[in-house]
Amino acid sequence: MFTLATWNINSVRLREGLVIRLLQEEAPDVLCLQECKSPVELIPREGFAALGYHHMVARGQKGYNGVAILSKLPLEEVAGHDFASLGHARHVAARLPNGVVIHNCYVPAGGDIPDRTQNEKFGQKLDYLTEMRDHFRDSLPQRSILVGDLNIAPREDDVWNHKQLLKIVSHTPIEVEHFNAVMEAGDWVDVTRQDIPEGRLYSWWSYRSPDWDAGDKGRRLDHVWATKDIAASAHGSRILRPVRGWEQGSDHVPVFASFDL
DNA sequence: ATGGTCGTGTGACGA
Repeated sequence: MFTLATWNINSVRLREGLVIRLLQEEAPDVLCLQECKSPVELIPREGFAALGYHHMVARGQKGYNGVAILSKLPLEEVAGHDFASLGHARHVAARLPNGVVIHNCYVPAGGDIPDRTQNEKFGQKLDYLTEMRDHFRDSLPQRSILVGDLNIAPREDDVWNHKQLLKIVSHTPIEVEHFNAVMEAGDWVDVTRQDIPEGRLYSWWSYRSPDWDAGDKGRRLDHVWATKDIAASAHGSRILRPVRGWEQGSDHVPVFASFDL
């Protein structure tokens, strides 16, 4: 059995202490981070290694984006795709000793206007998802897990108000179509919703909301998927809402799942 | 309809 977590950390250097706290309190075997906002060589690894996280694969760039997989178990880096050729550090993949491949993804946010003719970033987001779809259609992943900040809340109960968010980037029908096309192409199963099929689930609350907890205007942007061949081994999914209230916290909280593999 | 808050790195830009 191993436990895995995904967390958009919004600067791994500013929040090194919060990563250490999560590793100490929850001790996942693998932690996937997004928005590290750091070149790989400047990621502060020492404190993570001191807790047993001796292995890391990462893609980084100065100031923006960046993904990293921290692990107690050895990792073999197997890919780092630049979907849509944006030149961004948004994907890295690694294989665990048991053969399971973990994809860590940070899908572009897509800007504010949900129209690619008015907003180039929205088009890039859709193109990014289309290239992900094509990649998984061609590679037919098996014994694989995909996690990350996918920047889309696909279900009505993944947002605080479905009707109000239908024209808001992250919950528009065209984004959900693209999201579902990626899932279908790789035969991915939504592990979080397999474990917690009913009720509202959020993993992100905006910094701009004056009282995130009482207002609770959240969205489920962070996901854990597994290919169908191993999805039945997944269990114990959790979204760690209290982490949003940690001092100088990220706007995202960690999402956990365990696998009997 | 608008503005609200962060992080990076010092002026906007991205989220």
